[in-house]
Amino acid sequence: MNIGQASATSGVSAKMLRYYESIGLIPKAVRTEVGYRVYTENDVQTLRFIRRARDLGLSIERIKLLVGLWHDRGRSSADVKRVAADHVAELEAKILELTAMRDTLQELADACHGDHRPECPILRDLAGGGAKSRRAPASRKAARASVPAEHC
Amino acid sequence: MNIGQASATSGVSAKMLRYYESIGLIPKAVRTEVGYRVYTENDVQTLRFIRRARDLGLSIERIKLLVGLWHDRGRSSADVKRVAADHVAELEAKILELTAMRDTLQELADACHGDHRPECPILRDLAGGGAKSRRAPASRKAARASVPAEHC
DNA sequence: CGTGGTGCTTCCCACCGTGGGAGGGTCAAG
DNA sequence: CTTGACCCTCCCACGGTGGGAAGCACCACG
Repeated sequence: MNIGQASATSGVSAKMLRYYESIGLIPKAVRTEVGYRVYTENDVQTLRFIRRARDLGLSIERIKLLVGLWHDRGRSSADVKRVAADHVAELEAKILELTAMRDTLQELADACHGDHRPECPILRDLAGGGAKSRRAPASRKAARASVPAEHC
Repeated sequence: MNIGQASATSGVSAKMLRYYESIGLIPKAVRTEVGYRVYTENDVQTLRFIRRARDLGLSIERIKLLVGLWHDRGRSSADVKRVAADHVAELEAKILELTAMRDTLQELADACHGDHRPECPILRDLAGGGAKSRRAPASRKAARASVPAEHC
């Protein structure tokens, strides 16, 4: 199977196939005499595994671990579960971060008239005036004394 | 004020200050005779604006828009609100995506014994066996015939 | 047998922000 | 004058992915 076939049947682009090989996520493919990469049905299985793992947002590094465990008959499921749990924790953290951003921005947008007038709570907050309702970034220098009011 | 001072009081790293200047997010700073960048209190205000916008996850491109609107006394708040709403929509989409990933992975992890034995639903699913409970990626080639079982 | 189109190769560039660091000039305090 | 803290520019890295150019390989059709 050439790289095009492998790509089409695995859902991993040829570009990514070469990239994964270059970073050692998959072993170097066997080559034909003229240098074409050759893949087996088995390789495609691994690629599909990788593809699904990527779809779940796992980093290449963690996928490396999982592929290793997958190929290791003596693995313990605890090891696999740990990798998954780590990723869940990371996703969770990211979700919380984005949610805080969204909530803050949504509140500001809700407070904005959205009409032809220039007055806008969103800009006021970003300019430092709305120190009361900001909570997203948690830690930030509280010192926000007097705004020179050159803008706004 | 030198770049170090501006950085310290605005919360934007010196590195980023130079970068923002290079991409045109902020105007080119005035220089001393020996080439040091010089900032005013007013520049720092803008930098804090940018910093807070970044904390809310806004892209540089959108921040450019907002800074422009901020400096424009004739703006309409509707324009500002639109930029904010666009970003909220983007955040929302990302949150949904990550949440779907997390939920799927969490379910798989919950089904995993996490003991010394090799049998593991997480790997089974990634290998293509668990076609029943996958829902995250929505569109994927359903054709997942027989797994050669070379692994697992 | 030629030729065109498709496929494969490698290599470089781009994205988006951010950090690190090398190599060199400046400034102020001791 | 020396030393340490700054500042300058320029390059590289990250994570993954896509785009594209230049140059062979292969296949099918005429």
